[in-house]
Amino acid sequence: MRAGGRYVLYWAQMNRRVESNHALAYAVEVANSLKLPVLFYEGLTCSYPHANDRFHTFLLEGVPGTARCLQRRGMGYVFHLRRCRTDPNDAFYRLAADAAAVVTDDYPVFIAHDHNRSVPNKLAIPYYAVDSSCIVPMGHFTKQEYAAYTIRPKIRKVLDECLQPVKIPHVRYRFTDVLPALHTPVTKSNITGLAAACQIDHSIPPSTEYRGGHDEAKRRLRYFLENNLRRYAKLNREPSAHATSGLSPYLHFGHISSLEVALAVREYAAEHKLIADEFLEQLIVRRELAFNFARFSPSLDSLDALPNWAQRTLAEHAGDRRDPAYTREQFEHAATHDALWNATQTELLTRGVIHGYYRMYWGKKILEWSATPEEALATMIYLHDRYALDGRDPNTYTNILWCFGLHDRPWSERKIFGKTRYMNLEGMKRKTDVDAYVQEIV
DNA sequence: ATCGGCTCGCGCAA
DNA sequence: TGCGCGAAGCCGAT
Repeated sequence: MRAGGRYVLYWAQMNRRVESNHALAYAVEVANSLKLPVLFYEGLTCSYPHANDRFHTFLLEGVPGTARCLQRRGMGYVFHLRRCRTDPNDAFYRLAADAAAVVTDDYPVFIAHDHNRSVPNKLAIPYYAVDSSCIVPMGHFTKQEYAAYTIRPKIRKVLDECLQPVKIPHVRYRFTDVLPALHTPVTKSNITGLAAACQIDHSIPPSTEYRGGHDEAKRRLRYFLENNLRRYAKLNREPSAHATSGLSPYLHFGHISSLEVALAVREYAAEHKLIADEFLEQLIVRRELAFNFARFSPSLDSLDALPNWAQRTLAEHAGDRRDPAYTREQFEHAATHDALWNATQTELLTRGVIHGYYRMYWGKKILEWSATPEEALATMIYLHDRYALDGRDPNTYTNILWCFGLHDRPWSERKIFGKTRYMNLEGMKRKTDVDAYVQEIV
């Protein structure tokens, strides 16, 4: 290792948290063995796709808590905000120049995946990418899984040994340097101003419901445990009951780890004699199936990623007449004939998420009412990438492609859908309180 | 209210 | 090679 390094640099690309972070724990371990402190680096640019006030605000809201937590543990912190696209984008490399080693997040897709392939070649120091996104490390699975039933037994087998709290070692060498000039202090009161000063899309406001940060995630987790875990199995498909955890934005930004959630749920369930299987199925099996898909599928945003039967059947029905047929703009503005569908889209526009069950309906109807399956897929991805706090995530892409048959099975043939699963408004009315939801949203 | 059929293919048992 | 079964389905028959 390089002798001249002044610290070990942890680069928070996806997991923007201190607690329950395997990669940060590893950074401390490396630093302790090198007799060096740890510097935690987190950047925010204005050049990511669809950069807007909603995403910026959520992410900025996590920064003060991260700063507090790091200070308590004796680690340094640089949060670098790049306000304009013309600002230099070299904060990471400037910090890496004084580092003895870099530790960052292993991640299967998007920019972090690209970084983890290209950045090490530009550095003369060790570069470690550590998986702290999943409970069973992604590397445990050697192939693309076909569906939940194929990955479930493999997860079960190793789950107990993986469900262990992350132990961040005691920091032996505290970070005492003066913070580099690259740091942007963030407080509760300057977040709005910081977002406003950035060269991003200001037409999409912060979520009306979700404030970012690990503390807020923990508050929601606590609320879920005390009020909804016992109702979850029965009511997780009743959107008006608000029985779900609402943690998906926090999981997406890495403000909380699925491991921390799973451990808390398990403990609470044991203490109160509750069955948490349904929730843990979502949190672990479904989520890690999505990461497995992201890791092994050659593409995430194309119908090519679908199983053969689904590609075949959608192609056979590509020429079916669509009636009604809507454009992306009509979908975006929640301007269809269907009040429930419009409400789901309105929830996305205002809150930045759609309830998991209605999101299936949302997607199935976009498939039904778009000129082609390809156009439907592009519309869904666009709307999630732009508005969803849990968008741009392996889960999002997997959930969207599920609407086209991914990880699902064939059903009776019908128009447009072919053999992919069909959903309709009657079913939603039969099984959920559509009116209550529509009234709440509109 | 409840049930079987729809339809493909994975992975395990044999 | 055969066989059971699978994220949230619908639909018609009973």
